[in-house]
Amino acid sequence: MKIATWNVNSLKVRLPQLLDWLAQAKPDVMCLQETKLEDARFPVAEIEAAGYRAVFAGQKTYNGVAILAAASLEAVSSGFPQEHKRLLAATVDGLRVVCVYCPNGQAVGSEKYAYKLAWFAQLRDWLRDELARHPRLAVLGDFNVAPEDRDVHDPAAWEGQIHVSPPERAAFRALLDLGLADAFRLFPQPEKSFSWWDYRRMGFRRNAGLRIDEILLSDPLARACTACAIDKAPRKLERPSDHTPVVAELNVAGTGSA
DNA sequence: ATGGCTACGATCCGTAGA
Repeated sequence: MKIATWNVNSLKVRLPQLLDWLAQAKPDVMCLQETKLEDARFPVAEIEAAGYRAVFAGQKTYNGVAILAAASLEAVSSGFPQEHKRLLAATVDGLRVVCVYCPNGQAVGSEKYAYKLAWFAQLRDWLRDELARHPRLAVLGDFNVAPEDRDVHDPAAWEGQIHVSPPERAAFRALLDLGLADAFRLFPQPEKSFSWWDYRRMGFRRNAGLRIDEILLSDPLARACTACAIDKAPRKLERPSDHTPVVAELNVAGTGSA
């Protein structure tokens, strides 16, 4: 079973790239963030034509999440009460899938930073219950936290900044402490592996990036995980998202492809 | 000098992202 996540930074703009990627990668589950679409404008027909069902929670201009799956999506939940469309959960083939778009935080010490840390605390509390109900649980998405210095292209330049500050990293670790593993770090990986690169200053060409998109797996799924990788190919396309997909393979029964 | 790019919704500038 192949599961994936991608912050598409506008599904309207990235829909052709998403459809191409689905056709090539054939994931069983695909989590999307920053769709930036009201639900009435979600491209249901195009997604279904590609062989996927979808559940989505969107709003105009900002945020917005979706889960696509080849199999049926059941027990859909938007998690804890919140003002933004940042969280969606569904069960696919007995796998509990949680799609998250964690707040950016803007700048350390700002109001949005406090909001980010409070949101992570709520996410942790909600995930603790979710994990108790669903032992086979995966959390995929844009966490907006680079967990360690090796997830940062220039740790000295970023020290103490947004996405790497110690309170943010502690908030991320608190999720792992629930009994979740960062799938990417279950395997040897290339040095300087990132999932996001700034549009400015030729960030991608300089590989000036951060690894802020992650896949977290509960113990049974971590043991079943055979691979996790970042697919940089979409970042090389014309008019790319600033994020690129992250993919994990699970050796579990699934009715989908792969 | 502290931006540089992209998307969006408001109008050819401000907000937000990371």
